[in-house]
Amino acid sequence: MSNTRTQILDLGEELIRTRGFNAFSYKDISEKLGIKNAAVHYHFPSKEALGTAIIQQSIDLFIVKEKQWNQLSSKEQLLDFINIYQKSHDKNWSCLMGALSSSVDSLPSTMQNKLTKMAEYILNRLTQTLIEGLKKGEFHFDEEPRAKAELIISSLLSSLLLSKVMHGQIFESIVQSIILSVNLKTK
Amino acid sequence: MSNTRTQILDLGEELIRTRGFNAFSYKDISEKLGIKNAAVHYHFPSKEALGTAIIQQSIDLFIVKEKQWNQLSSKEQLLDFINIYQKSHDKNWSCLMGALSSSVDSLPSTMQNKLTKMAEYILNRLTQTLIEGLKKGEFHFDEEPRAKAELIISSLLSSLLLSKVMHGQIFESIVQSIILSVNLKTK
DNA sequence: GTCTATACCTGGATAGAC
DNA sequence: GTCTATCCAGGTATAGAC
Repeated sequence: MSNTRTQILDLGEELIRTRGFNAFSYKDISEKLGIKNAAVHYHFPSKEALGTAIIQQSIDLFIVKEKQWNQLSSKEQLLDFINIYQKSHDKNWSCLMGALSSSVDSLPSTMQNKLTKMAEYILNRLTQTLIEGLKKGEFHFDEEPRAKAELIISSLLSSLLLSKVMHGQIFESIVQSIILSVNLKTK
Repeated sequence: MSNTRTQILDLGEELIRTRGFNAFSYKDISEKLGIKNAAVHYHFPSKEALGTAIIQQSIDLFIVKEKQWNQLSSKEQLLDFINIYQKSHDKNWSCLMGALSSSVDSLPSTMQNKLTKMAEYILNRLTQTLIEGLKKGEFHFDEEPRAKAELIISSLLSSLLLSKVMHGQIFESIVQSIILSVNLKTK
């Protein structure tokens, strides 16, 4: 088994989400983990392989979380989704999509493809939550559920980005707007 | 006078907004302009100087545009603001803020500072437009104008980013949501 | 699975001629 | 203002020993 592999993946994700894919090197990883450059290459022969695996790990984690949503109300699902971003905000990290999308044209094509898959998967799942919540009367809004899902994901994604640049309470403010916009009463 | 300087600035901005700051080099610029690496360095001694000047140029352009807003209704101001992003979307570019914010921690501090200034300037100006439009009865919404401005900028910014990753009509969908959300009747 | 050593390349940057 | 030439640092990646 290889704990090192997991450590590389996690550290790589952190580096992408704090500095960007093109701003970190194998050296950043090897030094922090106390190993050598070549050891990182043993686990991930190329930076492309590493980047692709990091996106895949993120997809896998979301699928695990999403499976748990079946036990939750639609309202709880949405709040749990927002909570993913809340935890990122607390660390001053962007989300993986926000970190990679701006430079997607400079990324290897395997990473581009996986990123597209991730975006569609998450968007579809959140849309489903909104549709069910509407049906069950947990949410109230007039727009198309998919359009609403796009707006929610978009605003959460960039609230993390703007938080890195601006001072103030932009994240909290955006979350409030979202909750209002689905007409969800919180306690 | 130096037309080359302007060409470098414009091309640099394009490269940042299509690939990201850490994914382009002096070579990308010199080759495209048919000059040599050293000529680029003559105009911008360091990449930091170039990046900072690009942000400044963007601020200057916004100030020019914003001055013209004094002749327009609040509704027209908002639509003109959205149109800035529409033009970016047509070229499949992100906005400068979206392009730089994700990797802000990897940028030279002069760029970081200027980026913060730009964000605050634009956000303040859009907030002002929303306040005036509310007062004059051109818009109708309940949230705080600043929170609404944050939501509009956030969703526009990331609709450009997500457009690069996803297929579909996310940009158009987001624009519709924004227009609905200020209760603005378009023709 | 990790090491040493190294190859190879690209990138930012500068000196000095024109 | 642009060129040639060059320096140096850093980055990805590989070969082969342990």
